[in-house]
Amino acid sequence: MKVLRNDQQVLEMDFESKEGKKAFWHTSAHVLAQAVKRLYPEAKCGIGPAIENGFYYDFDFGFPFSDEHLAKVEEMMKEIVKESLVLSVYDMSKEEAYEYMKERGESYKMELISEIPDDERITFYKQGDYAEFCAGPHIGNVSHIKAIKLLSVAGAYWRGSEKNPMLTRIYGISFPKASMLEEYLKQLEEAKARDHRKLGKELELFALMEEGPGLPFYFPKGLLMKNLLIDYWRKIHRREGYEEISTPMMLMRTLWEKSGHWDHYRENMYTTSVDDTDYAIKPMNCPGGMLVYKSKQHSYKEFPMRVGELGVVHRAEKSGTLHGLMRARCFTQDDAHIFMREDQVMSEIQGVMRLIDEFYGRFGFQYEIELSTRPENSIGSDEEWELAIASLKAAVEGVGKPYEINEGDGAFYGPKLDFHIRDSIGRTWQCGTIQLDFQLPQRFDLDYIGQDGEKHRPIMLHRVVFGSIDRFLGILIEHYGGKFPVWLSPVQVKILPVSDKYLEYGRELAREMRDLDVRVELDESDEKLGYKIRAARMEKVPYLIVVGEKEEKNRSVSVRSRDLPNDQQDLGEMEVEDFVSLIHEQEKE
RNA sequence: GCCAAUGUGGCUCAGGGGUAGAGCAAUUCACUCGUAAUGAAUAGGUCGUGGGUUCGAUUCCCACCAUUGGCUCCA
Repeated sequence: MKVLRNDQQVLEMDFESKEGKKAFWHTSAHVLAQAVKRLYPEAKCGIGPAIENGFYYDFDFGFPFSDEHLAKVEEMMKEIVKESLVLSVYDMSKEEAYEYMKERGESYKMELISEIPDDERITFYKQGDYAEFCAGPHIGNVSHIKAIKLLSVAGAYWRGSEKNPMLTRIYGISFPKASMLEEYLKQLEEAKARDHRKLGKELELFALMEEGPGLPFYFPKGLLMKNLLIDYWRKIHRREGYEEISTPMMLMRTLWEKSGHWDHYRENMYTTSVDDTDYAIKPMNCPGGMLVYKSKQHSYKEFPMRVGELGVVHRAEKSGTLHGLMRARCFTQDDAHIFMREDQVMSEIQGVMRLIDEFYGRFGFQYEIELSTRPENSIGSDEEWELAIASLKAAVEGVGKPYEINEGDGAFYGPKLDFHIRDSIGRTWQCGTIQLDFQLPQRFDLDYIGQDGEKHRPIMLHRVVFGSIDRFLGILIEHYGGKFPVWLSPVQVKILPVSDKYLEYGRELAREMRDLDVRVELDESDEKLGYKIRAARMEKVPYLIVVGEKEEKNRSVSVRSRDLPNDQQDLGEMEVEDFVSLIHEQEKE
């Protein structure tokens, strides 16, 4: 496949290469615009780049754009591709380019051109009757685009700002082979099948109700899983020298004013009033943690002081942002604040990094680190910010992990290290974070008595490992596709009697295994074995045990495993004791 | 919050200006069963909510609520 560049050079590129894909999808976006302009000449074009998977193009149609319109546009694109149009590249002056767009009424393009330096030449890529200014590169001929699918229509603000008009964004994907499109669509289907909202319902883990948008209800199995994550969290944190506290769900407005949250996040806080006093339901745990710290005098000998809180927080997120457990209005943070001296900062940050590494490793997650620096709307002095950023940098570099800098993405009170996990289908999620905070200790006038007998200001950091336990559970559901490892499975074993003649033996087994801390369920339904197996498999239970005449007589179990190919799942008969130790062994993994 | 789409029994979905349909699940009965669905019967719905148009609305129109896909936002 030939690829055309600004400098007229033609390169040979493969679709499988990153650059090749980008050129291919970028050209597809141009074809999309060409199709739109053929069908709706009055439509105005915004921008249309290649993205990670496919491409999009923003348009101002001036009318509601529906799925029927989308289908027509897709058809037109296919026709354009059949015309085998060759792409050419040329340039013109800024004025000429501006005039060209003005003639065509492309006001958004005019705005973009007007921002380019006056003396710069502007490159245009043209295929057939359609030309647009673009930095390229593009594929040499539209006929390479053998398969096209327009995926969705969405609103998107012009240039990403809420203050600008909203354009209609069309998302699409294209490939050089029809089979590749089929494969891609199949992948999308598979991703849909592991959607945590779908599995949450099917596996009876949690639900969201109309009566509480964004406020999850946990069912027994879902809460069991959440508690298993918490048990694990507590075990590791205890080992790492963390103590745990709990602070009130709701505190007075004056506290939030003091912490700065009232100023910065009032519109996202739930508030109420009691006896003429304003209260806010906590959107964060920190201010409560500050009060706990202040409740007594501290000595440097207590440092580093690691104080955890599994705090339930509520944030009034905008309605359009809600997404199952991933973005909810109520969630549990695995928060902790570490108070320390300056000389302990480095080792404490690295300690949290090790902790995060251990946690994510347990779930088989790869992760990436980002360092977020000072945002626009922030508090504190330049010196404090610089010191804080330098400390985080030194700590990451000290452990030798690669990281990227995310300019201006810090919290309003301090910079942070963010940990993005990559799940089994390649998506990334921000979970863990380590945030240095020079603000709150000052605002709350925290102090400790140093070795010199004088009062000093402690350094504090906030950190979470899971982030939101609820969101982390959502990610786990999708990562495992509902097939949880034995230690996390709400039901580890399902007992299936061959007929109800063996129900009593099944009950005995269930009791025996429960006493040995195995999470077991018994299928008491009056169905055939095949049916029971099918039902249990749909519940994604890791082990099924079948009991009938033979097992009852031998006081044994016949085991079937979820995690092997279909024809190898029957593991045969074994002693109950051996089976239980198999489960316990796998719980450690 | 913004743009678009969707909302019908517990679940998945069909239908459509004239008394609401299927499959699965549930319940009951029969079968007592050996590794991915035994058969039969029964019950279950103000068609998201509120207005409007109409002789008549679940269906058409409007508003609201919720959900979905995005955008903005995410301490």
